[in-house]
Amino acid sequence: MSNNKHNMLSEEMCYDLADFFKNFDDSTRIKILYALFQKEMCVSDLVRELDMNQSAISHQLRVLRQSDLVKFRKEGQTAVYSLDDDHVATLLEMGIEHIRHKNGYEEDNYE
Amino acid sequence: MSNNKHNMLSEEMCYDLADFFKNFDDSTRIKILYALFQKEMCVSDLVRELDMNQSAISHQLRVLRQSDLVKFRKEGQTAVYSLDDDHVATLLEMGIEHIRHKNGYEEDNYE
DNA sequence: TGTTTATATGAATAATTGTTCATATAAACA
DNA sequence: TGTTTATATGAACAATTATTCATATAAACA
Repeated sequence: MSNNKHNMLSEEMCYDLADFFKNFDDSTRIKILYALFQKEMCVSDLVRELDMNQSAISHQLRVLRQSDLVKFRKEGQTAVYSLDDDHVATLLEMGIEHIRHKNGYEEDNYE
Repeated sequence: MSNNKHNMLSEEMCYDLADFFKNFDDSTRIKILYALFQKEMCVSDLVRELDMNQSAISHQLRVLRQSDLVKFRKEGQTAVYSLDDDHVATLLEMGIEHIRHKNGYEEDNYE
């Protein structure tokens, strides 16, 4: 099933992986994911928490939805969003650990 | 030490995290990282393995170097690159797992 | 029904970025 | 010293994308 001479990932998998990680390459999406890791929230909660334009939040939520990183349910007019992937927290933690290590911190509070 | 009202990551950490994950948001860099996970390689090895322009490879290696994801040593004229972060393989694996789950695969060969 | 509220989304714009081309550096070697 | 080989890098261009503005949808409610 290999489409490469050596031990390489398929072209398609490489693109899919890059698309997956694109979800984490923007600080607004990082903030949204971290906020939803604390607890589920509706759009206007996130607008308040991140102090950002409602449209910007909705656009980014759509990106995260399309990658199945967040899910939502409708409650009347409000849309309640929550994380839809167990790995999100672990991924963020590994990123934080890398940055701490890179910057030479032993321990620090990033909140 | 918090610069936010709630339990949020600092502005700086969010930007640093986004910058860290940018390393994984491009299929060329994914290929380079995966190749270096197999074994250390020099630039021309990667050029051959990925079948790409030498300049493109060098540019991407610089990006990865600046984020401390790869390191290199000089051996004469050649530069031998290798991974410089233990988490790279785990991160890629989590991405692959997410994609498998999303696409409904139970098990598959992506090489 | 008409109004308000919550959310979604298309279009436009500005900013970022991956690749290529051309060239620079510097080691190896004739 | 002059040439070849390996790698690095600046400039330019094309493509992608985050945000804003304007507007659409649709639920709640007077």
